[in-house]
Amino acid sequence: NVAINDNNIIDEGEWELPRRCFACRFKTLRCEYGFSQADVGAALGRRYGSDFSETTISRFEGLVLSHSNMCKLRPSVEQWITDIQSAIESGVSLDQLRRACKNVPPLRKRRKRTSLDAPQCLALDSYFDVNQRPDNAQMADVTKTLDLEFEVVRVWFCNRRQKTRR
DNA sequence: ATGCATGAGAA
DNA sequence: TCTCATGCATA
Repeated sequence: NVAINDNNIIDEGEWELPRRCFACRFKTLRCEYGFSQADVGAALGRRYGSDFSETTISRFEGLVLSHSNMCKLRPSVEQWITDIQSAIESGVSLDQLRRACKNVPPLRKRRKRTSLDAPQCLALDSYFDVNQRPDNAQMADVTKTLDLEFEVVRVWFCNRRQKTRR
């Protein structure tokens, strides 16, 4: 119960340390209590509004999210910790707490994941080093050179930029 | 844990 | 059309 509820100030300038501290403490507690990332994600939905996948909780712990996204999620995560701790204090068993009733969300139709081979990745990365936002003509060029679909190349650059911004 | 993908909303 | 939050699929 240590410093989990301290008031780390998350504002411009030095949010890197605070959010790292919180995320690390959260992960430690989650593991100590024996919850999986998916458990927490589902719990957030059942109790505080919107639920999340294992992916998002993983990224929260790993700080692989934007600053604003971290700030937005943090309150729910804090609340989850508080609730778990008070439940434990009032004698509820961990096993009982872990019981999840995840409601299966509707499947979005997804296009199959393209897996880029090593040469293609290298080529894309080196291109990115030179130009982070190629225009249509330039992307069409890359598309031909690497024998990929235009959409795959377009999305690749979007994701690559997003990664850079985190 | 992370790569490729979706979709709503900003520009 | 791009960004942003988010996740299924995969390594």
